Amino acid sequence: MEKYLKLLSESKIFEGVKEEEILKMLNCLSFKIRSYKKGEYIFLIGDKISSAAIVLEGTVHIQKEDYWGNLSILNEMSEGDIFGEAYSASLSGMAENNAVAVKECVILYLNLEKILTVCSSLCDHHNTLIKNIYRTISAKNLFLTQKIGYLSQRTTREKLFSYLSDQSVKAKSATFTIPFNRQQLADFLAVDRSAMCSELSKMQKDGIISYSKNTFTLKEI
Amino acid sequence: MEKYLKLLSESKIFEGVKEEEILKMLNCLSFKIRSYKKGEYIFLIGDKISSAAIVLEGTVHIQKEDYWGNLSILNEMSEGDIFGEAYSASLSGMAENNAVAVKECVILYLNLEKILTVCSSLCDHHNTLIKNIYRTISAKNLFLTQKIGYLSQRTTREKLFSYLSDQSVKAKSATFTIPFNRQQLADFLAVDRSAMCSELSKMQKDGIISYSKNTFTLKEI
DNA sequence: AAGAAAAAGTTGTAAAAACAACAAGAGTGA
DNA sequence: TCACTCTTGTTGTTTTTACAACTTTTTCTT
Repeated sequence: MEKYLKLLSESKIFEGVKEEEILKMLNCLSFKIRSYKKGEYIFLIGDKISSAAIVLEGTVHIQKEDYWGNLSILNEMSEGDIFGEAYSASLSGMAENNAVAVKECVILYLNLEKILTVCSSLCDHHNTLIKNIYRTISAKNLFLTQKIGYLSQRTTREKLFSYLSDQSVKAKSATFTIPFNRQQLADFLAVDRSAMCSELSKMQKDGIISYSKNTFTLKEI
Repeated sequence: MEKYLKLLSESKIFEGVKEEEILKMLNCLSFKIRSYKKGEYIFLIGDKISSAAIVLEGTVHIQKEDYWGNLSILNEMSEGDIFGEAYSASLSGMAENNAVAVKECVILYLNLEKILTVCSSLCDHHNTLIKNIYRTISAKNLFLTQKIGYLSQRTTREKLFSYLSDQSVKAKSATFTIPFNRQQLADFLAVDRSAMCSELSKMQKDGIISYSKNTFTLKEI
């Protein structure tokens, strides 16, 4: 427990709340902490979800496999991100995607409905928590909308370019590192890996970008 | 003002709050109501967004045009939906997409930060409001994730089929009506309209679906 | 350090999409 | 009702992608 308190205090959810306060708050909320091994499923499509999951450590992919086995990574959650919160608030309450630990993960489960019911000013920092959760979910919204922007591009080159441009802007540098390997990037952009690789080569040949491994540089045109 | 109170009481945001309470609450919050004509821009990329917008009447498209003029409808907001809330909570606070009224619209602006700061139990229904907002944003999240599921499909047929399947499930019927015309559906699914039309024809020929105008029926296989 | 395994890159081909240009139909207003 | 506009559907061509099969490079393991 103690070893996770530091993690919690560093997470976006508990930003601005001191460790001793977090402990008090957790006691007034339903919570559970569990760790997962690399590759392990956190939940599966159809699972009943009653609480939100917060990534304390590691990385989680929200993904879906279609009938023919094509994998789509719908979203990547990393430290401080909330996932599954939408299912717990939905009518059916059932997961519509799989959540998989892509590396060793530590997940905190919280009953958000309980959090949102402000408990007679029992904890001073309840408000902070609500604001933090709101910001996190909003940020996720923004991310999803951005991703839709990439996927809405017609060609692989346009998809790559819009994604890489955004990463460059986010890094405030023409050179930046992305958190995906080639297969993951292809899944994220919903294109074929080998086709994407060859498109990357072409873009490099055309002098639009240069790259090595996961580090890319956008060129002036 | 009075004419909007009924709208507000019917909105998802104020669900469970009586009209007289809403009036009280609005007084303790910053708010603004404005209407827009069909085709009018509600905000543009780069605009500074300080409050969340709630659709009281009409429909809004969140969209983006790329360098070459391709339009992408990233999201459709209808009555009760919140939009722009992510920008107001983000660092830059600037809109990253355009918001356009696709029909006559009435928009309520609320300062969400103010809402989330629970005001010394001044209004009893503040909690209800917070929960409603959370549910709305979560639902939006779910919608965005679903859309990413459609866009992640490789072929136009798969995109159409995954979208139509979901609509069928949502309508709890093999026959259902979609809220898009062909051009809007094509923009939504990020495909070429004419190519999509011909794919729809093929799917009908293949006996997978049948349709007339915006009403579709999924066939047993 | 060697061998195995995983990831990345390459190429050719068949399939699919974008694009363009046009035809047909539905809806609207004078 | 006629002309005009908007929407939908059709077809052929060009471009792009998926797919498959393979090579090269990198990373991991013992």
